[in-house]
Amino acid sequence: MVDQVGSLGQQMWDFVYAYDAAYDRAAREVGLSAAQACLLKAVAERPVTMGELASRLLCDASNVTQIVTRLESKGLVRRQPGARDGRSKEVVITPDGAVLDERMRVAFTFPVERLGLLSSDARDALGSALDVMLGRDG
Amino acid sequence: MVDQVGSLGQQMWDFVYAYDAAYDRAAREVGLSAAQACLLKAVAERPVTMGELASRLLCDASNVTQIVTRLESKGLVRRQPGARDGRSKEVVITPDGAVLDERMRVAFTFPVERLGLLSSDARDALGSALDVMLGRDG
DNA sequence: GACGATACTTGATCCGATGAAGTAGTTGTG
DNA sequence: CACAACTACTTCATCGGATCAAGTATCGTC
Repeated sequence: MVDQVGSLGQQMWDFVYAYDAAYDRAAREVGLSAAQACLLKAVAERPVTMGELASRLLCDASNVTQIVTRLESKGLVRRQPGARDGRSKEVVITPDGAVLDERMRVAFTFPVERLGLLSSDARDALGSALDVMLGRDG
Repeated sequence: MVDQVGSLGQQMWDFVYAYDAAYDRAAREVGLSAAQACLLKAVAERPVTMGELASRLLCDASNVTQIVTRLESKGLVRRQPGARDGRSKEVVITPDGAVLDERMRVAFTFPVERLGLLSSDARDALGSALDVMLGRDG
């Protein structure tokens, strides 16, 4: 069983490595860094405040300031004053930003490609395993 | 089935996100960056030339030069002239480096922890799925 | 209205990624 | 053997991302 975990650990490493590399490549294809693509993805769902972005992206607020500034200068997002709190700012995706986010989703073929290699049963099993490993089985 | 893939895609994203964050945390715990820990891990198995490192880490040779220089200044690796090719240099781990690499492996508890949540059958299924997705079922 | 807390920005510094240019050693060809 | 083309690595410059300390503006509360 130790060996089972050891070998699985290596497979996980390899898979994550490939996943990350593919994400990076996809982002560069559409002219973004991985961090920028990631932030754009977060903003694409709905307007998000700077602080929310910092906690969701697990990074410092000043880091978010930088990335948003770069995306804003590319016209992909804009800042607007916080709805209820004058201190906070919401980051809103622009039409151009939405287009790029969509292009990014299309460019990032890795998950669909790889999941497509699995049988329906294997996908079920993978989904269950991920649920458990993400602590979502309660 | 499209929904199955979509939801699985989100789970994969979340899992990779958690994995990367955990790796980064573990590296910082032992005083390294993720890139440095990654290179140290590669060198821990056996001496590796700069060029080999560049291709294994999917990055530029000049990038490897930088990272090796930093690890060397910490006394974790050293460069030695290439065995058969006077142009190449092999990067060798030092005893201190080996200790730190081992501490890193211990600190990076994420895979073992999460795999430990799975039943033996679920681990088997996960291993098979990863094999297929990594193209290793031929 | 003054105080402490919160949300964000600014500036400085480090690290990693990338590209162009340079150096030294190797290989292939005549 | 001589020379050119190539390879392995380094250096330099620049950019983007991460982090920390300090600063500004607003909020909530007493």
